[in-house]
Amino acid sequence: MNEAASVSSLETHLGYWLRAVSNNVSQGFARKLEDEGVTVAEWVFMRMLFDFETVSPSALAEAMGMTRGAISKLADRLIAKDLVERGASLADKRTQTLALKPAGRARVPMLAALADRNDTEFFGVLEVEERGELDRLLRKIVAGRGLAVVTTD
Amino acid sequence: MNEAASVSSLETHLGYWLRAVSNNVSQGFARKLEDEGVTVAEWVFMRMLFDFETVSPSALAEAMGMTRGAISKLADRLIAKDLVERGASLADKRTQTLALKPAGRARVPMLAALADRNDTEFFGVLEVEERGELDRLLRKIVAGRGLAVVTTD
DNA sequence: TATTGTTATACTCTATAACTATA
DNA sequence: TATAGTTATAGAGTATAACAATA
Repeated sequence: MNEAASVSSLETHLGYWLRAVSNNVSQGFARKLEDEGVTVAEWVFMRMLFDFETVSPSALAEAMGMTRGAISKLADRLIAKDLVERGASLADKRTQTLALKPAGRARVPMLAALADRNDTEFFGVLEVEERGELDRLLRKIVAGRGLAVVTTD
Repeated sequence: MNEAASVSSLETHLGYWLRAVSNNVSQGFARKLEDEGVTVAEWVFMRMLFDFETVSPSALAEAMGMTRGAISKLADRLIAKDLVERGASLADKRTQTLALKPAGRARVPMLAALADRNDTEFFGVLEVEERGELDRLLRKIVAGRGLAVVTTD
């Protein structure tokens, strides 16, 4: 038991390696999306709307693990790009709806293809079984700790 | 081959799960460090100096995968907290040195203990062998893709 | 009163590039 | 010229909290 052993190095932490890989994957993806004029958060936002058809800002905030304020700003940007539109809810006038506009919906398949390409590029160094194992381990952590998924940075 | 299959969902990407876990680990760690008055980047900065004794800003930028401008601002903050000090290099007057002050050095073991605790907390849901496997897979990606490590966000 | 959504403020990190001093 | 470091600017996230309208 020596003194040096009490000060663990950066490399001994899984969080360190996780951050290193995650940041690089996200930055690489952000760079690819840049050519399409959207950020990673905007991609997640649009992909969510693609499934939900219509959704309230607070529900989307919950699903994306972001605050309502952040969703509001994100929506402003996407509306300015003419990809998304706000609507009114009939039942509760406090509630609003967010939906993809046709131009936004048309962009999703291309963005999904970019996401596929990015994943292949970064995790292609792993064998197929290793990718499956990494997927399993990450999902186990998410499930075990009850994490909010679809965070964006 | 149907149309829906061409628009892959968020969950099919390893990058999505990686981001979800990494963001939660980093945010949890940031919250712990907050009580100690330092950010994750400041912890990495200090832990690096703890090993290197003295280092130039540009060497640290390289090691941490940050720009020189970012290191400069980080150094300003740590100097304001009296944890780090700038010095002059004798050989080349352009080069400066960064070093931990005694107060900064004294903080590192406690911060390292926090990092240990954070890692245990987040990855404790995995079995020992699983943690080893995750470590191996992440290092394989870092090595295989020649990533800069010690990124901080 | 509580909730929905927006807005304001402040902070961290990123990226690019201009700028000064030195080599 | 090229390099080391600082500084400025702008953008994207985060978080908290104040605010208006509605329930």
